[in-house]
Amino acid sequence: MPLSSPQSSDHTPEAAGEGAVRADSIAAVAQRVGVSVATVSRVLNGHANVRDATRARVLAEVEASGYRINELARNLRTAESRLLLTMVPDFGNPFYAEIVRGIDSVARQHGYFMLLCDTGADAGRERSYFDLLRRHRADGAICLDPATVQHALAAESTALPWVACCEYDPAMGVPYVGIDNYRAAHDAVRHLIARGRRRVALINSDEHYGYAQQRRDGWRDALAEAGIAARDAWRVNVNCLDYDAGAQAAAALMQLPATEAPDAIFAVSDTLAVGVLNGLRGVGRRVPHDVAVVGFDDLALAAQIDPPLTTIAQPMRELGETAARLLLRRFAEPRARVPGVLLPHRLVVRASG
Amino acid sequence: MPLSSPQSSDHTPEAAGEGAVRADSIAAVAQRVGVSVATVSRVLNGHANVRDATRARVLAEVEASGYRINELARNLRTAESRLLLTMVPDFGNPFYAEIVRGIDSVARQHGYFMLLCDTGADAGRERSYFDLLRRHRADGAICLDPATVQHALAAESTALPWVACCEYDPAMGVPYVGIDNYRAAHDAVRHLIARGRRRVALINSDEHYGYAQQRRDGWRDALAEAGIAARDAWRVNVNCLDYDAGAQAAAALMQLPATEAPDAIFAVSDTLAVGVLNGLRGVGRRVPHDVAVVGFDDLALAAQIDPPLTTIAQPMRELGETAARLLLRRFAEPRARVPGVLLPHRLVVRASG
DNA sequence: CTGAAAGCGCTAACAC
DNA sequence: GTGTTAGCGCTTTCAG
Repeated sequence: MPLSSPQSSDHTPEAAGEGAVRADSIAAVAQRVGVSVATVSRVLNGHANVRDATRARVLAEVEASGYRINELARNLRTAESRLLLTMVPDFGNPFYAEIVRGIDSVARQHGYFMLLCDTGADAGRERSYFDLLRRHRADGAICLDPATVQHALAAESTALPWVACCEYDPAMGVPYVGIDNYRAAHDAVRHLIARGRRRVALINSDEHYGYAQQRRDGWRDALAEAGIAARDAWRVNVNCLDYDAGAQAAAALMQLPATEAPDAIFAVSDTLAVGVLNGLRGVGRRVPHDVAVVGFDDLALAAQIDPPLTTIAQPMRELGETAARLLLRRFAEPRARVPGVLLPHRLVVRASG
Repeated sequence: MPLSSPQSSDHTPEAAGEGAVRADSIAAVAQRVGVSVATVSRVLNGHANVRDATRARVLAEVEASGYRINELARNLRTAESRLLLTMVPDFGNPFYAEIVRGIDSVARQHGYFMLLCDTGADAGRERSYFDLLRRHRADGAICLDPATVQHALAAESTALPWVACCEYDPAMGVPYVGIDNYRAAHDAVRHLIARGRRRVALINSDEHYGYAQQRRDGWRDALAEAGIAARDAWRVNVNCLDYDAGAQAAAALMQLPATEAPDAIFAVSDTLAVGVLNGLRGVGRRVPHDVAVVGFDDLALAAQIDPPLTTIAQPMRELGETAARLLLRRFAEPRARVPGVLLPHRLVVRASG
């Protein structure tokens, strides 16, 4: 028995020497078929001006040899990488994961792949990722990072092809897609008030995020419209959306004297809200009896926990898809007017509030 | 006022024409500095054999002009894409998300970026993604897909640089990292038995996954060792790890006649287990009083829900990191003996079981 | 319909 | 130390 023959005795070139021999080129294929590289290229790219018989011969050889085009060469030649850069603050968060899926699906539909980069919402890392555009490693970018870090990008390169998703600032002049965060927060708080709650706390994220500012305003105004002054003690900002942050914030809120302690908590993310439920449980408060809880996003998880979470649904998938389409459109018409797109949100009422 | 001057009056070439003018090349930089392209290239790549003064002049010009290397060209020349392909069945699952993070962090540390592809565990999509290696779009791949689909890859290309993560088959001859699923499941079930449970159900995923088979065996043997025959009625396979699947499976299990109905459920994923808790709640069973629940993975979520989930912890981050390192090592020494790495798991006991 | 040839922008011999 | 030059493998005029 020979030294090594892990493969079957199949004798096509593909099976024979994969990985061992130097990858063959379009030139080699052309030579074997007896045509020029131009013809092979035309066949490979589906150009019409090739005689059927010729095309068939080329295709047969490609099939037989298992030849695969070298996209490194194609990319240099065509000056495009066919990669879309997606910058997210934290793709561990299911919210972003779902958006990323939306992006990925339309990207792929259009022949692009996705370069996913987790920036940790850090401006430095964001900058260095963004540089991938200038280095021609990606044809365009979708940024989900905080508005404050987007401003830095906008300042230095409003001309590079990128779009903002979820986080945006219309004044930046960059195409964006998101929701009306002010209204959404307003709806959530008004709902709590309608249910008789008066002392509505807000667990908000870092206000580097534009959405955090908008939701804070929506919360404040909804309270004001009910004749309630939003107290500072009711507002806590966390710098991370994970469960523990929510749990701790809720526990802290419950330290307030009985007359001021919130009878409702609006958390700007379902992950936070899940933590809130846990934190409240920890200090012996019942939900919704003692305090109502409303989250944001409507993650799949929201319906599973006890009690099921009242929340503001965002069309996550569509947000991602729209962002990708916006970017693709920007490729097609670089100087078209850049639209800002706002997608609808929806209050989903469940047992928690 | 001129037609358009969105930028400040800063007059560096960068600010002046970004996106409008043709990107400048190494040749242009060389010409401006008055050296050859080779020298610029050497400086850019940190080669030692350049006089300090020359290096400084080049660097100054690069800085001033905002020149960025064209990696498309570099990649063609060096015949590497510096991209790592990561194929996951579902990155919406927090389990995979965390692993992907591990991969990403070591990849980046080594100058690689990550091409993330969600295969949906579909063999066809997997194949087409895998083809990215042959097209030189990625230098290597990490596969988290089911063992059955990995077999297809292994058959056609054991020589291509890829590694298996979480899912693996030592017989494939492909480097892998994972945990000992048999032991882990065995530990989980033994724990339930030690707590007095006798009728332990298993909610397992699709047995295309090697881990599903291994965990099923661990479950079966642990029961057998306690003198309990694993009944078919106690075992349900789901083809998706989301919450609802767990909820439905649990509800179905509880339809069994009282004498056979499980007094414990071992679910092979925390997401499933969260659903199980919800499903049990739906049919009025209390956890752990009526039925104990053990999950798998130890997602952050496991500690947050009510009751907190007993589960088998996997070192998710390390799994990803190790996979990436394995792949990187394979680049360095293509013909080195390929190790299979098993990382430790751990039973985390909480209130659910 | 097909072929010849000119690069895309970079790296790496190889000279000097 | 530095420059010259030959490609990497492909797409795309431009001829015919």
